[in-house]
Amino acid sequence: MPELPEVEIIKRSLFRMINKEKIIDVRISNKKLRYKLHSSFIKDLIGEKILNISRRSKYIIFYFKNKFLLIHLGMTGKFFIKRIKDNKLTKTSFYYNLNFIRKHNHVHFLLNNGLMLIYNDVRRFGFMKLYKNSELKTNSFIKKLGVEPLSNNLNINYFRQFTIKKKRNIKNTLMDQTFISGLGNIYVNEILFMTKIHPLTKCSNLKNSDISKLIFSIKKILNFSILKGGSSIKDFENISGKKGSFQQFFAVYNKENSNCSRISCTGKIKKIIISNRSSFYCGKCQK
DNA sequence: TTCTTTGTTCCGGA
DNA sequence: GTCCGGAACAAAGA
Repeated sequence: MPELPEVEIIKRSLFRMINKEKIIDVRISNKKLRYKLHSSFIKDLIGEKILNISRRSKYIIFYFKNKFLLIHLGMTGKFFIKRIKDNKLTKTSFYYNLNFIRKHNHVHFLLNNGLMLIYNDVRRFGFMKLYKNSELKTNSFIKKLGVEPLSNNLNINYFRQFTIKKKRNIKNTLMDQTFISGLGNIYVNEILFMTKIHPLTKCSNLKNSDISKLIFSIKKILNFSILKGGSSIKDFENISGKKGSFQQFFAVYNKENSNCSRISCTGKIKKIIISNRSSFYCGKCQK
């Protein structure tokens, strides 16, 4: 499940390997992703040069001269890059190499540096959509996103303002993409453990010191995970097929009945369901 | 067969 | 009207 750190790792690899390359050909094995690929998807991309690649929340954006490609990996979306073995960058060699491809590869991009970018998605909850550049600021997906958690826009004033009158619990609030964009279930569980805040705590009951701790933990945990190459639970791999290692550092996620990892605490990790999502917390030190 | 997973949307209750 | 949480949905594998 790619969350923000995983998407950041993928974006950095893509930038390093294919930024400034031109798309020579596109082949679609299955156009039915979360949204069906537009019938002109191939035609619209052939000949376009990738001018930049960026990340916003859990979206990856490819920029072209007059358009941009918005990508969300959903639950199981991932990218692979394969080097085309022979040096003939013809459509024939492109298709020939497709024979090596594994199940659930849906979209293939042949680039003029001899690399093939492959989008693979088992569950097909991810999507790709092309838009004109004039839509960059008005795009319906981008427009509703809250602040980037690693930016200075996430600060005490913003946090306090958004939560001060909220009766909803802090777990759901942190998962709300219109508040902070890019926090998913795994990281929110870890963030709440680090701050010793119970997931069902009402936002309006948070003290200023709690808010400071939350902001600190959000940045700390995301940055640390990026440093470790993201978390590989289920089947996350970066585009070279390498696994991240942040999952080794999970304190609570999927740790039901484990002892609390705080040396001074004798509590056990509990599991409850909040809004249909598994939540893990220490029954003793998260009040 | 049923359960699990995430992000989003829809709906009903407060 | 607004806020909030629960249910449903997408697809595939265990």
